[in-house]
Amino acid sequence: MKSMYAKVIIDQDAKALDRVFEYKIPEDLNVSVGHRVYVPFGNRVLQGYVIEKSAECEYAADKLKSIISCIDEEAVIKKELLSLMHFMVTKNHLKYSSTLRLFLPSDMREGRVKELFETFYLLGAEKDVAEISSRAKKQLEVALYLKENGKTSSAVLSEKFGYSAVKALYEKGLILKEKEQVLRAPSFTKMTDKRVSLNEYQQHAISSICEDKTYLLHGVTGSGKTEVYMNLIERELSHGKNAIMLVPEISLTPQIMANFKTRFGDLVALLHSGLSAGERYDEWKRLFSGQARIAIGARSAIFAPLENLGIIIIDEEHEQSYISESNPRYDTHDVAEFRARANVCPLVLGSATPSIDSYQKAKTGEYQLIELPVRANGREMPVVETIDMMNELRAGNSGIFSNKLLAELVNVVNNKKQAMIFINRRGYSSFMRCRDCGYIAKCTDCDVSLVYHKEDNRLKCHYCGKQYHVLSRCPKCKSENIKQGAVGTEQVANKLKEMFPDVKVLRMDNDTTSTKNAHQKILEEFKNAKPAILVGTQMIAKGHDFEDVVLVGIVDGDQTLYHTDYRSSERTFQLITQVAGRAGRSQNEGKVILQTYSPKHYVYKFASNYDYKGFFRKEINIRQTAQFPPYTRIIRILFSDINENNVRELLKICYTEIEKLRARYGRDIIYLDAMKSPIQRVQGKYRYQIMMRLNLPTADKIENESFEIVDKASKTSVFFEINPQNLS
DNA sequence: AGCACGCCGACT
DNA sequence: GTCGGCGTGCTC
Repeated sequence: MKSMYAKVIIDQDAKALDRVFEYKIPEDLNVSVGHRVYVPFGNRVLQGYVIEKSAECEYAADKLKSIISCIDEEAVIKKELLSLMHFMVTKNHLKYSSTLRLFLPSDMREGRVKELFETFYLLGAEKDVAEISSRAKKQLEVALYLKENGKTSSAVLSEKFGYSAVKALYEKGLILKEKEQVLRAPSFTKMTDKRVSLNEYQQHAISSICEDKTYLLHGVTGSGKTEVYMNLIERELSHGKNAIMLVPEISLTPQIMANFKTRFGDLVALLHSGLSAGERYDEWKRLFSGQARIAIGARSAIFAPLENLGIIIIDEEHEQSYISESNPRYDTHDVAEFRARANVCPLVLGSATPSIDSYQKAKTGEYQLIELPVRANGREMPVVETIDMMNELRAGNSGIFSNKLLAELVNVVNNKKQAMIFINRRGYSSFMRCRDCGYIAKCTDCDVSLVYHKEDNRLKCHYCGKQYHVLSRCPKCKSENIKQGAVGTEQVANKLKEMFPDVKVLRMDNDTTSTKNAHQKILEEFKNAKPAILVGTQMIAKGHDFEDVVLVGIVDGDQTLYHTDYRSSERTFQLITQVAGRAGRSQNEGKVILQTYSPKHYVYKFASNYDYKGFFRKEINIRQTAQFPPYTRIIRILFSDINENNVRELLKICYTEIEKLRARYGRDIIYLDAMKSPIQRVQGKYRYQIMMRLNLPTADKIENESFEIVDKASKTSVFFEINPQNLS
């Protein structure tokens, strides 16, 4: 018999080991592609994944060792996911091993699988009930209970009747014991499934979404996208297919999960960060075995071990959290696209404020655009009133709140209603603004705001690294009242408590929600207090429906706007639209007060009119003239090492090589430079980077060539980021 | 990652 | 003489 060989990826996180190693397959071992195996490696035994089997081997046959054994009965990585691995590794320049890990729950690695067994009791033959002694009242109760409810876990029985009664029954042989593996599926309170009738737009969306392509579902806030998703999933299930639905972590509220659980019951597996490792493993297993057929979860749920997918849905597709920024860096859109095509099924991207990228693809025909232009409940969007904070300043109000917002707050309090105050305080990088004329310090080359760096008291551009002196005088109006400004949630909440001592003022941000159920508790508390004011960051922007919220205040709308990023306008628009959508959810009229120092900025004009299309047209023009994505591609190559000289050396070598590409590609390389990373040291590692901006037609080629250069030069791993979200 | 091999300094 | 420092290279 001819011997078989296996190509194996070793499960070790080192660049030097991240390649294929070949092994002989022992004749008596039933190994298939996707199996996890133990292999001899050097003088130890390591875990690996079989990614290919063949009759030939490339390495010297006499030097090959044999696979020791399989770790699991079955091949745990299905063929489709293996091809996805290849796709991701080449597209995003990732390591095989870390990519494979995305496909398995962490509990499964290193033999850490701990399955949970529980003891169950069930009734023996019927006649036995009669044999219970008439004195044993408790035992009879147990028997009757079992007759009524069938098999019951030991824990439940003991709780109800006491363990001794149960034990006595068992010892008399009147009931039977059974050990069964239980899956720790997170429990949910069932709700009544209210099926609502669909409007014509929703119906049209459902019937249109049926082909093997990508659909962009653009529906205004409250247009009933979730109902569309549920119907689509239901339809695919009835065709015997499975489904994946992704939602941003932040909107994985118990409500949404309960909604799906209620409609689809145990066919749903939920994957989110709130699960323990054990629960996660169990949900994974239910999907793997086919017990569950719908995977719902945050980003990583896109790797759900489901075959035969009938639909993939990404809700709130514009959310940043779909782009992984650590370890294996990838964009969920790409992964979803790959899986949808591999399964020949539709991919639905849903949003009220689609990313500029996606909408552009819809415009050019790459995606099919489907619109839900009206709210499902027929209500209008709340009115947005823009307040010019410069005017407030001139009128002598230098506080956080405009007079208008204060007046509205008083109104809310008097009427015993609720208000939300939104503050955008992402990151600590702050920009410089003239308090007198509103001037913002920007990079002369890149048209993004400069970031103030305290360490060296300089202003820096995060795109080109250019440095500027800190301004002491506004270049536009010569005022000396120019400083970097940022208001925090804590500050605002304290101010409000001071002003409204009798009103419940709650704060929700990263600091107040660090403990496990804090999030839920704050929302619960808010829900039950009237009047009440909730102050918060992004967290309060989505998903929550509070009937009595009649006022939304956006305290400093500019903070994202000048967030030193070519996408900052886009983000600001998205955020304002979402926050505004929190007001006036029910019978109550809603109102939104938007405070800004730059009221003439186009973002506010379009956002306050809920004019997505107008905003898109303006924004896409700017991207084109300023040569930013989607018209170009930005690549950031990040080098980091404990030893600063090593990184600098490596950076220099790579940079000189990459620079040579200019000779061949000329102006297709719009921008190229090497610099210190804006945040120079993270966890003791020095960070340096190469930034490049490329014209699209040759971007793939240049990217690959750069990757090869870097790969050859470096023995430690280097991160490649495409159109990075944040440049710290 | 881990482990062996190997070529230079100060030590029972 | 030899113990041990960690640079370099290899693992199918």
